[in-house]
Amino acid sequence: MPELPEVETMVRGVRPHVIGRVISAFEACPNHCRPIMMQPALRVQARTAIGKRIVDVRRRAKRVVIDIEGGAAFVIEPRMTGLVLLSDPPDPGHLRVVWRFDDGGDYDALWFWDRRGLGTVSLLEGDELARILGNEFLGVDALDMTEADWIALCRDTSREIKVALLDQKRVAGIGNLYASEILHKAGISPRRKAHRLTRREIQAIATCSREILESAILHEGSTLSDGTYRNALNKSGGYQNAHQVYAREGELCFRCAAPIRRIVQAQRATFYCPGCQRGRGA
DNA sequence: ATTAATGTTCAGAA
DNA sequence: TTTCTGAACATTAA
Repeated sequence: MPELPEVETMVRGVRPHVIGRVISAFEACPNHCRPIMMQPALRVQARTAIGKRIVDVRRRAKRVVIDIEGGAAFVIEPRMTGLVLLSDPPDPGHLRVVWRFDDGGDYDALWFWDRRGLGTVSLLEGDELARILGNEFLGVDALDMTEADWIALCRDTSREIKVALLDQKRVAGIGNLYASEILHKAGISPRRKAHRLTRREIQAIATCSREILESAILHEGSTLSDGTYRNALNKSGGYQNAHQVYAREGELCFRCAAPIRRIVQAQRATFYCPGCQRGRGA
């Protein structure tokens, strides 16, 4: 599930408790769950991290990056159902990876939990680390986008704006849920072609993107009805209560009272209000 | 039994 | 070259 606000919440929850800690052990599949998708060499490579100190925990797009002494870093991609936890997993059967700490801090381990098992963990360094986190695969972070970046994004593609917002090379961090919410707040139909948007409409997307994502971070992300997403201490987020369109098909728009519609774009559900989101498909 | 799910990536076709 | 479609990864809940 995690998109930018959920991953940012994971990082903020974990950061103060693991920075400075020494990794005393690293185990993949500690509960004999199905193997996590990871580089085959990770188990071996991870031995090089034992005894090293964690120097930073940060977010790059929808990934959690754990920097360790010497320049290497664990890169965690939660994908659909991955969680980064300090304690209290939703269940013990889906714990995939554990970093143990033996230095007497407030938590004695960091866990990667993943119900569906689509998430990945890798240990990278040097050019490879820079490449995976660099602009070859990931564009400018959604919270760092300038107006010029947004204009370039829209000008350079004929795709529908909702689909363009999901292209991590064009803007990094926005996922399926927040794309729908951003376009609703901006009052723009998800079916509009990106390169046909006016300057004013692009400015609206820029402003609303920042407002939605920052508000979602303040509410510690969205926990949908399946309850999967939790913060580092297994607590639900709160932003789902602020959703205007996502998963509200048939319910009435809070802004104009028209019924919310669900369509499919690029094989993914899009929710929007035909009453107050202007353009093709409205 | 069928469908859909917050993500990513690849192959192949248009 | 860009865009689109379908499938794949693996699991669960409605």
